[in-house]
Amino acid sequence: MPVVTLPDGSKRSFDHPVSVHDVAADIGPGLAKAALAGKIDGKMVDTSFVIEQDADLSIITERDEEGLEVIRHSTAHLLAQAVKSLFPDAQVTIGPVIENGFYYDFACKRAFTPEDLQKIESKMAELAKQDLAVSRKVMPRDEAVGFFRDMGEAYKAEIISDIPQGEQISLYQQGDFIDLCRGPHVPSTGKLKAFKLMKVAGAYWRGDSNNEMLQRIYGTAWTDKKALQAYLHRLEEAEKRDHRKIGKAMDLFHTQEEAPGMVFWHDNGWQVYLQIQDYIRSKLRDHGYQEVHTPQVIDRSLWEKSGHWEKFHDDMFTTDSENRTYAIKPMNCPAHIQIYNQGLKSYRDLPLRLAEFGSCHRNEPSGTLHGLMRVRGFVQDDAHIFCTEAQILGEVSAFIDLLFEVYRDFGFEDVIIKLSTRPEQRVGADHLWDKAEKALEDALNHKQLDWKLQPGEGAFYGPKIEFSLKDCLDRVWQLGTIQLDFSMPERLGAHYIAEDGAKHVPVMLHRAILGSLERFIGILIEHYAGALPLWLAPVQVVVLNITDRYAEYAKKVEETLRNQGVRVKSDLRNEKIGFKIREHTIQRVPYLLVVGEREADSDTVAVRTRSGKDLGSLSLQALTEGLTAEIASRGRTALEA
RNA sequence: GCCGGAAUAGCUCAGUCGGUAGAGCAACUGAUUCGUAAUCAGUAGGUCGGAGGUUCGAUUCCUCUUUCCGGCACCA
Repeated sequence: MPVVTLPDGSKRSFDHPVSVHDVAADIGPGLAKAALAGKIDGKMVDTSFVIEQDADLSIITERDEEGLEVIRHSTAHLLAQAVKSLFPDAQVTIGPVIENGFYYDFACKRAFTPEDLQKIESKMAELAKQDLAVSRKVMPRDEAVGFFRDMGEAYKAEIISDIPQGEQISLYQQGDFIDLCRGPHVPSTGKLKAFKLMKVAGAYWRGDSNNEMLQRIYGTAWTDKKALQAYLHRLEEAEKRDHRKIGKAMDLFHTQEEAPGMVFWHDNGWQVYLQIQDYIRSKLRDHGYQEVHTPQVIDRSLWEKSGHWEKFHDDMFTTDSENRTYAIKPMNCPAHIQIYNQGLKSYRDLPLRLAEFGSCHRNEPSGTLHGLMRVRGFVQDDAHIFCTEAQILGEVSAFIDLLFEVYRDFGFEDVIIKLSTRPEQRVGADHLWDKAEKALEDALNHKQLDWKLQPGEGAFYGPKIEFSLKDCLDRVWQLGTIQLDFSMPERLGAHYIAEDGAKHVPVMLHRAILGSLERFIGILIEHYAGALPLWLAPVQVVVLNITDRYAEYAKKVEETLRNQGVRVKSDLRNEKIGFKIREHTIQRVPYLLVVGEREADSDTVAVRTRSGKDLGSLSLQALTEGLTAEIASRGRTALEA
């Protein structure tokens, strides 16, 4: 007879098998009502699950993270039920839980419209209100295949066919809707109280672009209406941080139809761009890199040798002249090997680190372009390190240190790290891949970093570590990377003379910290919602005169600051001070200096920050010292602090 | 590239069930010289993304196309 141990250590014994719901009811009627699922010995089960042996049990309610997951999962089923009832032709496929919600993929001739979503959502609300019981059934795998095939659910049948024979399949039924599912689910649809369908989108069956495209409906679900509202509000706020909007509002850059995926940088944006480049240059100097510059247009034959032509020629821009075909370079590495190959290298020359802010172009598929985040023309803070095998660990470790040093200077702490290993299509022998993957893994573990494995996601020439950040809508974008390459140096004839007097092929590390500067600036804008730290702000200070009479003094202040290297402008328009303050605050100028009679008389400025703080009057000297210190600290200290 | 949606003044957007369009802000002109997030008045501004078609007539309907937006696939 089962003894159930609850999370607080208390035990309850029963003289007969009991369901999770029974145990909850035994503890209290409130809990019985609130129970969404159970966790038995760490495994999630339905509230109807019957406990026959001694077990550890937690009752899962909406207060638990797992409870919210169950709600989202069940809401996906509710969506499927609603779609099936409104569009009987639609076939169901899969409907997993994702961050903040769920989606469900349908195969349906009719393209769902936004109005359909409304209808579906109303139907879902109706079904939830009916508080239909959700019941679990088990069926042998073979029977289940036939069951779904008879229902006309070809996709479900296909999914089940992939489950090994002889296994039991669980099905869930609510009303007349039955779906294949591992579960667990909420006990009845009445538990689903706060959801909203967000958007329809295409998605390939089984994630393969050779397959037909299904229609994916995304939704969000929460424990209550308040949480749902809070989420929707969060989304609205996030949208205000969109770098495309802010980029326009702050006059940083624009794009236009004639140059899809390429950026027209305006003065303001280009100031940011140059600041970042200068900063990286100083880091490169400190860390033993050489900076080089290589041609942008290179004959096809070099790309054939490097292996890029075969794999990527459709994605490269090419140009013909006389009898030759050239590619506009999509990357710098083959060119860097050409520099390496000039003159005989000794092991004493290694590691050799060649950096370049090389302008690269890739003909990215049209559907992928996205503001600054995914563009066709970009510049990376790119470098290639040529070294011996023995130097790999040291170089990778040093790079990771440098990368975090840089990210911290930009104020980024939440870095997502992934290790991507050999893809199916690749060059290079397996024993080299073994070595390369091991080296990267060792370096990560050596640094005691949290990382995730992405099998099969490496580059065709070697494995890589990716360093990613999220944008305002939680979409993940890769910035930094370090990739090990045992193949390209050999293909392009790089070697060095080792201690033993023989020729060896160097290992090449491809690495970038910020990745594409375009994308990095996009992330930066969203991270700071446009309010860039002082050292990066395109305009750091604006001087505002109260009336024409103080224009001279304002200009003097401007000039003094400019001579100190401050990016400063003055706004001498005949407008009220409140109007000018508003405009420059909206432009996120870090410091506004108001000058009128008081200031002109006392050789001071009245300082106001973009966050609305009044710092009072400062002498020009005190201000310059404060600004210089803030710039030097990369925004870690501020004048206002 | 694939699925769906969108494109109207410099910007943000409204509108026309087919009769060549409207607001706010910005711009320009004038007045105001005003101390910490919008001073007042006036003026001007658009082949309604591009090409073709239907029609007496198209910004509106149809076809094609370009770009953008949201996903998916891709990402050296």
